Amino acid sequence: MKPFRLTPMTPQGGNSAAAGEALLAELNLAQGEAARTTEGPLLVVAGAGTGKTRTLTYRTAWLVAQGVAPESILLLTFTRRSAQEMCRRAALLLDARCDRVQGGTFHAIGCGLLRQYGQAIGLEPGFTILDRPDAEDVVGMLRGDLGLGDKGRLFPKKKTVLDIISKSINRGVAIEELLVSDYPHLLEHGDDLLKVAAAYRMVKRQRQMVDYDDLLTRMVELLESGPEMQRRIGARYRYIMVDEYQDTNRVQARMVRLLAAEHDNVMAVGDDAQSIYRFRGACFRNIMDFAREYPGTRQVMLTENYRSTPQVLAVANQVMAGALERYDKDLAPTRAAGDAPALIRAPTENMQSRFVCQQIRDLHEEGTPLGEIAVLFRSAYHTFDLEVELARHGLPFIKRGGLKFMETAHIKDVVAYLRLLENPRDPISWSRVLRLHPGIGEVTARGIFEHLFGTDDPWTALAGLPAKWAGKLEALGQFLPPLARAAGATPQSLTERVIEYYLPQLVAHYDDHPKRARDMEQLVALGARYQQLGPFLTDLALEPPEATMADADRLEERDTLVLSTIHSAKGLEWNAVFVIWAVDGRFPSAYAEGSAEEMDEERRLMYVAITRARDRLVITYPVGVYERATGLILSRPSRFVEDVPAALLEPWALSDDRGPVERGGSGRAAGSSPGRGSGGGPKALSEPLPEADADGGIDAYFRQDSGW
DNA sequence: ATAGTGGTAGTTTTT
DNA sequence: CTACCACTAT
Repeated sequence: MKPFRLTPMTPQGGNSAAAGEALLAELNLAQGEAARTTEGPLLVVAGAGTGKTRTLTYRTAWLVAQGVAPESILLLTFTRRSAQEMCRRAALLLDARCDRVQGGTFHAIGCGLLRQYGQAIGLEPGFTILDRPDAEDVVGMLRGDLGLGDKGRLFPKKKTVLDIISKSINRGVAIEELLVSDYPHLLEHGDDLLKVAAAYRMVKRQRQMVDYDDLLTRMVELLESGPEMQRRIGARYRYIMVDEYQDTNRVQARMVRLLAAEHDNVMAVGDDAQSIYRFRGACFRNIMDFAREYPGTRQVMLTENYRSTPQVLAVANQVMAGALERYDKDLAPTRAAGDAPALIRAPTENMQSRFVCQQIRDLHEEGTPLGEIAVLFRSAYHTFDLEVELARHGLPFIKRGGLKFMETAHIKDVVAYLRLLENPRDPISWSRVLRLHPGIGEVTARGIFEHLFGTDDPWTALAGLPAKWAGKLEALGQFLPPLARAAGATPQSLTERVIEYYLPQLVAHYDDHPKRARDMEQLVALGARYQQLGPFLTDLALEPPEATMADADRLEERDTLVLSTIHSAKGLEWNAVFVIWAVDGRFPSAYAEGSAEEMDEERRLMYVAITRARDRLVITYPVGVYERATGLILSRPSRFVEDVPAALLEPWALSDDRGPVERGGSGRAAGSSPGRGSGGGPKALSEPLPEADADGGIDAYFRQDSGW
């Protein structure tokens, strides 16, 4: 294990602006140091719940209070929401100047700069952003072109192909190398994969398309295109702050390095224990490389946790203690003692769901707002059963992560029309739009858009297509070109007109069109927030609405339970947190089995989940779950919590209200309830599993299952 | 060449 | 469930 040494800080004199000083008095010592150290590179290692966001917010306010121009402060965050939130809070602390601080995701900032300066590297301002499914479509097309994956020829699926290309870029590893390390079974396709990757690169450049990775790599390319350009862009930002540094990849680290080349005024904030985006190329060692990358780096460590009870932290620390690779940094509690966290074994998935519902209802009746309760899980599909059960109990919830509004076919259809108005060179959107018209399939669509690309003005060409196509596309030829030429039309009216045209196609293509038709109005409402089409489309790609509008309304108008993937829960906290499906094989995912590094990442994921809880933590797992994919029956609790001592994480076994499951001994009196010491209603679903009884009672009962 | 059918396999996580 | 195949009737 590498030693991690804290550099002692020289205390600064108190001769700065009084307003700022008063602000910083509200921070603890370490936080204050972090906020006050504005010149030169600074690394803040901040454990969960230690006031990371608070520190960033105060530092922003402090900088502005010192007279720094807000526009020259750049705040790179993981989601746009968190950047906005920080600026808003800084504005509350100080004044409205803080709203002018530049904040956003790496991708959004990169996108903005590329739209402005990209022409230097051949990118027109109207370039199209490919989201993941779009990028897959492009790869799918190329695969066809290259004759790969034709009948009889095995070739990896487009999703896998894109995974490989993307990982190779984000980790900075050649495809050949990546195949050897991560996809040895695909080595035989190495040459073809290289061909696809090269073709993919080329077609994106030709057609002014940019995928998520390109927003970063082309940004780096732009910055490296010449010292002039680097200075020009770099001069915009005098102070750079990077949140969640542990989840940046090499390209992002490079981008920061280039942006800050002039001054090195970079503050990176992160927690190696919370790095959960390895699959996206993130490397938590970036944190440790920071000091090497920026000589003279000062370091501050935040370890005092203000969020969780000591009981919750004890479990979190225990989980992390099992990591193969970690840096010594236990969280120190500051809060008073609370209730014992519980580990619940449920005989079936449905009992797990019913248990969670019942607990939530109890908590709610005792006065915990539903908005202060979250259910967290490894993968989006883990909640299907729970969602049904919640509906039956009349508990309102929104689900974050998983299914996306933007990824539904009918929304993509409408957006494809809109995208063409912005970039008529986009073959993916042409293909999608053309195929919505009867009698046109993949082959014909391709013929048509290639014809269009061969002309000077695709819109004129579309209105006057050769006879073999004109019949089928008469309506489109009359509809789309005038729309493309209608300068100054609002996104809202454009969207409305596209929908009007599209509606018959929606009805023809989807049996469940009434349901889908309602989404159309949501799209119009989203568009109404914009003055121009370009920014609307950009935001749809980079910051897609995470919940449907109906859900968003619900969240605002009443108190609503949150169901969230752990990834989407990053940076958030709740009074009560349920972690469901903590069964070995699902969490950690069986996927991670082969690799120690991936297994460590799963462990960090559990750590993140646990540290979201302020007061109450309940971890549940169903047993006897048959997984068709692997042919295994899952019966053991997640290895990450299995070995946590019962004194820290109380094991409980669920039984039905038809009576207790066969068990020996009589532990605590029935009627108590997990997760809160004693007390609770008479209709408790469960009883504690006495430790001393482990071999005789319920454990023996269940051991039969685990023997499978 | 398209469009509809039926069967099947394989399911992270996100900008 | 659903995305992706292969196959068939037009």
